[in-house]
Amino acid sequence: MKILIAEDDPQIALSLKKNLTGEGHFVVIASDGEAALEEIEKDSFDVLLLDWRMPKRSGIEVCRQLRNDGDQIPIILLTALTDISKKVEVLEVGADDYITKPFSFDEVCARLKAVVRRSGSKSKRLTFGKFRLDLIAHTLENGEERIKLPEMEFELLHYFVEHRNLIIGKEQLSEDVWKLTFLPDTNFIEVTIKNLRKKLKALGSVNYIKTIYGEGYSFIDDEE
Amino acid sequence: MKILIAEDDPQIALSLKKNLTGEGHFVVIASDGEAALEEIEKDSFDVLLLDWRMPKRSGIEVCRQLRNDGDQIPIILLTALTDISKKVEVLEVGADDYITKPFSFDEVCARLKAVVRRSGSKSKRLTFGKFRLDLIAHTLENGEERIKLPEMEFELLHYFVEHRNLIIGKEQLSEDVWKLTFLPDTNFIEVTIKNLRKKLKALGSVNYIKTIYGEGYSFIDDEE
DNA sequence: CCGAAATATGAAAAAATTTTCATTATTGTT
DNA sequence: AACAATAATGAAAATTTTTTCATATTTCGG
Repeated sequence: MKILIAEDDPQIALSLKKNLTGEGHFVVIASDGEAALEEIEKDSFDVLLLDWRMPKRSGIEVCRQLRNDGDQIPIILLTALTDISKKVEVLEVGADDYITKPFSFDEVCARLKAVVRRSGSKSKRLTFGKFRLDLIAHTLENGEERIKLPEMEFELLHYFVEHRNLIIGKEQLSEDVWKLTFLPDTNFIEVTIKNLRKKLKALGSVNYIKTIYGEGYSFIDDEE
Repeated sequence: MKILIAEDDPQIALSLKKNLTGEGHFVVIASDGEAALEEIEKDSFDVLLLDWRMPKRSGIEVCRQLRNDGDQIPIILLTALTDISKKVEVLEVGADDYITKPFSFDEVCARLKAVVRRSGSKSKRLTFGKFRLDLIAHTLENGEERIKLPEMEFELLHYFVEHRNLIIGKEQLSEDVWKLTFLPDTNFIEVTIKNLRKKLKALGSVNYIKTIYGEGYSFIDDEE
């Protein structure tokens, strides 16, 4: 997951970044409202953690502008309790959720996942750890670097991520990814898996594709 | 556009099909609620024209089931005036709009376009005439046949359809599609356009990609 | 430990895609 | 009509992707 933290208090921002990075996410910090808008214009993020009060442009203004621009990024507002009178107000400006300060890191994590999961069904992107698979551009990104995947490698990874944490047999891959009605008599499935593992490794992946001897493979994503 | 008409009155169904086909769309008819659900399970459509009263499963039941299943296909209910007391009821079952019988073909067309346009911003598919470009699978379909486009051809067509009815110069294509900062000294843009035109022609296309001498190209879609 | 089965790996062949190349066709101006 | 510029076309070369092939490695059960 690629997360933008818009927060003018460096202590909060850095603490969140440290913890979220430790969970395997890619984090960018913007210390005021304008910088946040610039980051969002420059690049895409999976979710925005947005402080309510900030210099230059407040969180509310940022939120309103994004929604007016038609941007559908999931937004979580970080607020002091006195900042809001009702949750209705949060929804009015177009945020998806809010968290009141002080907050626990566990609560931030839970809300992040819930908000991203809620919008995920319409997403044109799948995430695992700090990785993002763009379903339209057929690219894989680790937060800093993006590569275009050849078609079969993209299809295979897409299938794995959609079936993360399940055991997928080679017959299933043959049928669903390669659209074959029989197990191939050469080992191109293994070769493609090799090629994909190599690409993931080059982008700094931990070991996502696990072999289950005699059964198939499982794409392990502990964050889900 | 690929349209499913769920309507038990053959006269209405056939008349709509004839007119919509004449406008360049691809139309499938289901004559009862069950057949409609089966068609939607078998294939994907851009919009569903759904008769309120039908044998086996009413339009209301179909609509409710689709929404309960999480299906987001745009739905227009076809109703007698006595069938509804308020528009609120239509929205409650999850339809996007309704048309009261008897209706004019022009009204059907206008509502179809409006409903599809409203949901189009979240679409993973672009349509022109009877064609559909799947942004995730990178396939082009004419309602009956589907081909996978090689990457550069897909990117080019995607760019054209997103900029339909505008004039696109070769410098713009070089920059935006090929990500080059200079005009190429060989003519691969023209060659790719040739290859794409050939694919469109094989699928029964009228002439979408028009050359504007000395300026570039325009993807002409009269339906928009 | 051994052997068979399953899987990983690297190289090469086959196939597909992209780009280059050369020529023909079209357009617009003089 | 002639000419230059622009664009279309087909073929071939270059590049990339996919699959085949052969061998090495790993796993598991006897």
